[in-house]
Amino acid sequence: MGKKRPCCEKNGLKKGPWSLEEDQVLISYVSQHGHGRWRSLPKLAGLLRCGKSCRLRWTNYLRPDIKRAPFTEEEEKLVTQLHGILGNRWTAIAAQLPGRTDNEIKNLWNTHLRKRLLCMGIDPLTHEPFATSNGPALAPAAQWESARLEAESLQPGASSDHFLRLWNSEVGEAFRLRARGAYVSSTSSIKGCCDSDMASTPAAKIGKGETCTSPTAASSSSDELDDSSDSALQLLTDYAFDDDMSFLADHISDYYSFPSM
DNA sequence: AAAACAGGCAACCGCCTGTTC
DNA sequence: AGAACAGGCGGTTGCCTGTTT
Repeated sequence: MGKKRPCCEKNGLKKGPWSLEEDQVLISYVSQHGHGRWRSLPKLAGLLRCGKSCRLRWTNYLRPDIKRAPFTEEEEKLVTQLHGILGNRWTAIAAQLPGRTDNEIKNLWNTHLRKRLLCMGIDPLTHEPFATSNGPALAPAAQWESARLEAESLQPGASSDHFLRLWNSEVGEAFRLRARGAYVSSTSSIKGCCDSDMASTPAAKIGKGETCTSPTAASSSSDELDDSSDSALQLLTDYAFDDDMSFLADHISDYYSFPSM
């Protein structure tokens, strides 16, 4: 990799919050010319901004498909559980939440969800309870990640979207069969896990406006699971919290030995 | 009422990867 | 093949605002 020049000339470029006028200039330019060529865009559009800054402003704020509404409980739950599977891969997580940006999700995680897990006595890094007496067994999320990494090693170049392919494969089917029975108890075990502990821990004060109650309001209709992508993903992410996923590894090799997927 | 504090979030920064020439 | 370019990603910062004392 050669030495890189700065993405833009530093001198004379504005930093800090965007003004309404700048926003309008950027929106107007992008709507007329489309985005891309971010480095030259500021000059062409007449903005005294770095190209990166323009891209960020567009992708994180001005894009027309961005939801500006607060995160719903379902979205928060999904983010939490996808984080358990994907880690800090915010763009991968954001890809599962239409209208949400990686930055938005990252902020949500850092300001709300991470603290909420701490409140619940769950390590936000491993998504495993802090106090365990079960020895060094891999956390479910780690098991899934391990299986995924193994899959990648078997098929170099594989990427995180294999997660979805896995879901639609034998592996996913095996998982679904196994998870179906555990789903109800899984969600109910999350619900309320924090309620009794909260008041007695220093962490109870974490997060102004945070009620520190369970992020889940587990639906009692989960016994009627279908295989639509939404419910499937929910099932996977719910399940990843509480149960052993090592069985998946048994299926990974077979899955990737298929001639084409 | 005002100062101090804490949290939320937009934006910046540096690094990395993919593409083009 | 390798240098330069372009864009993406995740971590961090700093300002603004709401809350507490």
